[in-house]
Amino acid sequence: MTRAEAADMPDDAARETPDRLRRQASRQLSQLTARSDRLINEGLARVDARKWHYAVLASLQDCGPGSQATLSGRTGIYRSDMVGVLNELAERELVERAPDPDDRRRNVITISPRGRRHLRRLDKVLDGLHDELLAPLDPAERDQLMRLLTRLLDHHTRTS
Amino acid sequence: MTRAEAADMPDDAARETPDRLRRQASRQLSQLTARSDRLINEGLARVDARKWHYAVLASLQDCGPGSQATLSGRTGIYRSDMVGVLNELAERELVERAPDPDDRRRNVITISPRGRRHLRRLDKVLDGLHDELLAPLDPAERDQLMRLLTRLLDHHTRTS
DNA sequence: GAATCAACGTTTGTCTCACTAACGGTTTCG
DNA sequence: CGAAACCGTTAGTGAGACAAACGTTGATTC
Repeated sequence: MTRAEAADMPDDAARETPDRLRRQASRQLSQLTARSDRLINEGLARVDARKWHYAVLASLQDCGPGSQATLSGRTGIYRSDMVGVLNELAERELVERAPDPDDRRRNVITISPRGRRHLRRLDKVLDGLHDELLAPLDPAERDQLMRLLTRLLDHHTRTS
Repeated sequence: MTRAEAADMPDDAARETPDRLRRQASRQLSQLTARSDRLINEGLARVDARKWHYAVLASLQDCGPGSQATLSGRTGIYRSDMVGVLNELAERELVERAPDPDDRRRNVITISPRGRRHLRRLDKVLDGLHDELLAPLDPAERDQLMRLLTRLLDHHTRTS
């Protein structure tokens, strides 16, 4: 499109995001995830937490104690980054990090009673935040969305 | 869950991502977007491009030339980051950046013939990549997904 | 039983993305 | 004319995803 052709375009068309971009699945995903991440991060920050905290605590509660490598596998956090997350959780006394007597390479991470209380709180906070995130969708649609996302994610983790 | 309770858990349960995490919409979104971004970035890198290049070129092609601020609005790229993107595009001679005679604060960005050719190529590449991204879904499901994502995104951009 | 190899936790560093703050130059408005 | 708003640009922040390498420790193999 030349300058001259563009001249008789309505001002709106010149300022809005073109359809070509709005039709890209990858773009919609990125943008929505950016919003979602911000919403979740801000919500969790209000209770002095971050989303990795929740992932680790939930994994400990549901699957029991484990080494840092195990937790890394369960949560998807890289083992390089797990160090910092566990430092934060240990500072707040939500988990305990103790050397494994059976394998001195490992640490055994255990959730503390305080960690369990915190997890219950985070569960409530996250429920509220997800309700905000998915506000425009009714329950059936939320389910549908989760199904589609999960299928895509599973496909790409198997095919990794 | 105490250490003792966890002891009689099957090894699988101790290693897999717990349901509690897999049910989080925000988490599925993040993870899928990470995969998607990597897929797209790698695919575009093979033709010496990045996704912002596509966004800018497509916006120029579909809505005509504009200032950097206009492009920023159309593409969602921050004006701080737009500078670098336009430098890369100008280096490759895909766009032209000229001072606006009517308003000396502005630059007018125009797509070049070469940019138009490049855009056509990127369109094909991106079509292929999206096909890979959405491989497990049939056309109706892809449509359904886009509809849901768009509704959520629209809601959160209006309510911003 | 010594040598090799793998796993673990840790440190360091890279790259991208979204976003803020501040600057000098320019236009617009009161 | 002066203040406010806008433009492009620079610099920097914080998070997320990831790679490389190191010392320690365990398992395997000759």
